[in-house]
Amino acid sequence: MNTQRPDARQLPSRRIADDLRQAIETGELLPGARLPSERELAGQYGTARNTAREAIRLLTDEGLVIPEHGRGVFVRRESPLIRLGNDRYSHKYRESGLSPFLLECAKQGKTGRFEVLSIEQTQPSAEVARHLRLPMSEPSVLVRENVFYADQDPVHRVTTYIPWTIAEGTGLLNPEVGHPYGIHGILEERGHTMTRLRESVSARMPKPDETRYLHLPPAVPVLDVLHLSIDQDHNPYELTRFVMRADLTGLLYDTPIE
Amino acid sequence: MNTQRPDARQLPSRRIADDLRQAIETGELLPGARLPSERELAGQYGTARNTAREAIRLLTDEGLVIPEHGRGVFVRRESPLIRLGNDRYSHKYRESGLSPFLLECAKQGKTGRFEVLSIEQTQPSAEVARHLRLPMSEPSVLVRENVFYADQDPVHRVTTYIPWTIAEGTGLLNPEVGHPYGIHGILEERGHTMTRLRESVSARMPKPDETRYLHLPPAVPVLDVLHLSIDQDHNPYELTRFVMRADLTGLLYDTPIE
DNA sequence: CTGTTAAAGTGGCTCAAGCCAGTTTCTCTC
DNA sequence: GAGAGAAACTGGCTTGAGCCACTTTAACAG
Repeated sequence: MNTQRPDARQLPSRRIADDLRQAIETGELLPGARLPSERELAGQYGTARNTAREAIRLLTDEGLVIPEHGRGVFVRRESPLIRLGNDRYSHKYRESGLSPFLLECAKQGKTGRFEVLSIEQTQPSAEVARHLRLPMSEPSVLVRENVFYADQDPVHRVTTYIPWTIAEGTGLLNPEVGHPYGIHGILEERGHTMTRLRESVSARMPKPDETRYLHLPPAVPVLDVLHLSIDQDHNPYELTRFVMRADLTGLLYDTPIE
Repeated sequence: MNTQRPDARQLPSRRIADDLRQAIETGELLPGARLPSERELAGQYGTARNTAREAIRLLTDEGLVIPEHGRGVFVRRESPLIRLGNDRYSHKYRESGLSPFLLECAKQGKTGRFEVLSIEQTQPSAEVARHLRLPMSEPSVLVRENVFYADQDPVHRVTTYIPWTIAEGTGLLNPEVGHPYGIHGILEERGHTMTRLRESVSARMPKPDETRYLHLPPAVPVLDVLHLSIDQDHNPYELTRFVMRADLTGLLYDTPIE
């Protein structure tokens, strides 16, 4: 009758969850629609309220549904992803004056902006030092922390590490970079032109502080991207970590085969 | 006293969860260690067992901890990621005879292998047809479905779509491809050499059937990668969807700036 | 008509109890 | 000593009850 555990279907909470999931997948419950209340479900299925609640928790953990305190439980609506492409560092955007992030936001009908959270000079972690190949003699870096918004939603938390030997005396300590081509414009003037990028991509559940920073609803993972800029001499000179909420943003890579 | 909701700290379940989380983060509870049982926690904190249970659920949803029926709740151990690089299609691996996936597995001390789930000729979805730019006249594709394992764990579910006009008469309907360079070796003989790839990357919680396929523990997201192969004439000729469990695998992109 | 207030509805969290289903350990039997 | 079985643990799930915080609605007072 059932291919897996024969009783899984018969558990009251699973049964309620399965019924609701099916209603959502068939379109009987459209995105944004309100589910029956916990008390209603309990009544309909003849279970305790806690059991109906457990069913809703299952759907919440799957990301199908989102409860709102005092209002009800609603079918989650999926919004199109803002895709950050590897061409975001390409020179072709320099004419337009718009960053790829802002372009993508505009394409989705959203307003993009970003805020500088902090700028400081500090000792890097071992991981950062390793990626930037920092000598032990002067392992100091400039760290800039930004948050990117799409409309009101914070979607990326971005931390950039630049060796202090490169950042020193460039004005990168100021929130306003003051260069038409941004940070990478300044780094170019310092003799580092990006010729390659190396990015490692992971996905995971957010840590509690990331849930706060990014105002994350339940069951939304984050993309964790470690970006490394390589210059014309094949040396890494800039490291950035992107933590991106995965229900609103994604990545796009368009590259030649070598 | 508290920067966020002033009562969050005082909720018994949060308090237990916070204490346990701290014990994990400080190393007091090492990876693999067993947490106190639900009944013990309830006793220690003077709460109902359900409340201790709720605390453990919070940690489970964060991916910090994994309950095992009848045995206990254990601090999750993180294993190093098997990173699938964009160079996996590079010619440089043809000499070795080993695929990049197997190489990466070996690097982590694991044994990689894959199984063919199904091969069929069918009508593609609108999305697949759009990516492959299939004309409406003959929108038929070959679909191959594979599962990749690292040791005993299924880590990738891979679905490949090839226009039937290209796949016809190539032996790609057989599980055994019979070409030293695999599927892409055959496609090259048919006149399609990969010169670019375009991959869009998303992360999300798994659907129930993916949880089964990939034997996913709770709170593990999946990476959802849509790969498109572009040939020497700038035409797409092969589409592959990777669904990868994100706690064991990741992605790596090393590309020039154009 | 307008603004305030109360009521009714919602999810959030907890309690105390019970039964079930796995796993481990110990004990008894042969 | 080896094997079978019971006991004692573990988490999984449910019950039915209660109180709280938040939101919407309806009634009321001005």
